[in-house]
Amino acid sequence: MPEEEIFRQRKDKLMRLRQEEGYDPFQQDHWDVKHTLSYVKEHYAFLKEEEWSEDEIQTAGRVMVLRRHGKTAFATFEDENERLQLCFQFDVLGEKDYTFFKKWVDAGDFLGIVGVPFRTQRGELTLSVKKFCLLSKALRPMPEKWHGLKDMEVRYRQRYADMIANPEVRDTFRKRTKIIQTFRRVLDDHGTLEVQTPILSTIAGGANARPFITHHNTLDIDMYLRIATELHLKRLVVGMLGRVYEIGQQFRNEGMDMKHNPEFTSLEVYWPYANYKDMMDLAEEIIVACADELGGRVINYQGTEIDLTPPFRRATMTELVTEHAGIDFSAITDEEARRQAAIRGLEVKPTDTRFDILPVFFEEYVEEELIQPTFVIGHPTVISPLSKRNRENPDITDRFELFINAWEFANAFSELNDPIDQRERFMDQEKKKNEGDEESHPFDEDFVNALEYGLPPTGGMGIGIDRTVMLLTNSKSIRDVIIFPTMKPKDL
RNA sequence: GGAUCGUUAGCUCAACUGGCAGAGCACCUGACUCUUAAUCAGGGGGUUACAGGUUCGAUUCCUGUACGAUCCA
Repeated sequence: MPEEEIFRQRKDKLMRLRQEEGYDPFQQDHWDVKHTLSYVKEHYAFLKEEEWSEDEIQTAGRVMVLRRHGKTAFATFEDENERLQLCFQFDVLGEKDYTFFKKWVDAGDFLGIVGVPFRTQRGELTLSVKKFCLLSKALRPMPEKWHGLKDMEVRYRQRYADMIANPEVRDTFRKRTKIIQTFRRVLDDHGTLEVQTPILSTIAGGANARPFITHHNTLDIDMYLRIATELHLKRLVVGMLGRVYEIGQQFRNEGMDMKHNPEFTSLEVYWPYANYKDMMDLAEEIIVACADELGGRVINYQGTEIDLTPPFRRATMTELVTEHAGIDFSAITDEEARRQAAIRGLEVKPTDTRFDILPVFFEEYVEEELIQPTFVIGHPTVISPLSKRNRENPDITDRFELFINAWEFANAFSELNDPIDQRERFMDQEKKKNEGDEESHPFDEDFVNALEYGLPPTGGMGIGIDRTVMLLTNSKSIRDVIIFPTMKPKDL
């Protein structure tokens, strides 16, 4: 049947319901839900076959499946958390109500229910319906009851249908919220203030990425959606707000795949008087808290066992490249580094130093090996424009990236607070921009100005929330943990 | 951006080598007072993603487009 026809049939039925019964399901506006279905499942589990309770339960939910047998009918009934069977009987409801039910209630409809718990001959806990109220009608058919909704495109585009058909999807998003709540709890316990900085701004800084551009009509200027919260949050530390964090969406105008959505969610946190090592402890604390919340530190992600028990391994980028690529960058000249890269077919410019090439080797040979949690430290200064230099070796920075399952989970450093150095690094980035690097960091004069007022020594960190949720909910694609993922419009 | 695969009824899927486009669920009508993928009887439902091409004939073969999935950059 073409969808339009089935839809028209349901609309006709609605009209007849209004005319013949004088009842409009869309005018119902309140129902006292005194008990959830979970409550009933929990409190009446003791009932034996054919045993009846005397209690009256008042609840509400959606009819998922109807099984009618003349003067008795069973419904699979579902609320947000649980499924329970309903039993409608002629003898219990009386002729008028039973006929109304039989004639007008369809799968997909919302019902308010007053009923008595009992267990059927076949052993299923059931509510015998004494009264019901048709609270709302479904005009479109429910997705197939047995196979459900599998088409990924429909599931992402019409998440509501996905959630009706696949209740476990609701679990994933509840876990997502639980993870974010856990992030907040740990940060709040450490006296960190949650703040909101602009999503819309005139400079998109704090990371190396292409921004989305939009336009402000009144001011007649182009504006950008933020790619990070870093520079705003550090301004707040200059302003002596103390420990601050922000959890929110970032926007990067880049490719989309299993791990990247143009809009994603991250945490950024900044602590004055702290360094990147303090951020390591915090990262471990947050991740372990989330794992504990969701049921354990040893997890299985798509068949790979990952142990999130701290402390996580700590290793320098140089060590890891030696380990996995067999080349020791601590004892190598720029020329030799370029030669080694060329041998392996890695793309390098003649001006690249060993510090430019080390991260290329890291990406090529090491990243994919970092399955168990690993803090990578010792990033070259040239790829860390906002990070403080290491005191002993100014060519590297006091920074770490945390890798789990070969994904970059967190990025943190002792923040660069030397305004003179910061200005020079921005100028370096400008130079890269002029050489055609579209992801180079824009020069943010006001940020340098803020640093000139004095930023205390500060530890800062960003953690990818979507990836954390993917890992802890065993989700294969970022689209499974973003409730309405970005989709290309389908021209109709 | 490249490669591969996919798109058939509302949903899940068939249709051999190019020969009348099918099933289950859902929907409509009827029967049925303990079913649970209820059952039984009957009925309606299709521009085979879109646009071209080859052919007597295209869901099937070819080209392009759109959207998606997977892998790679």
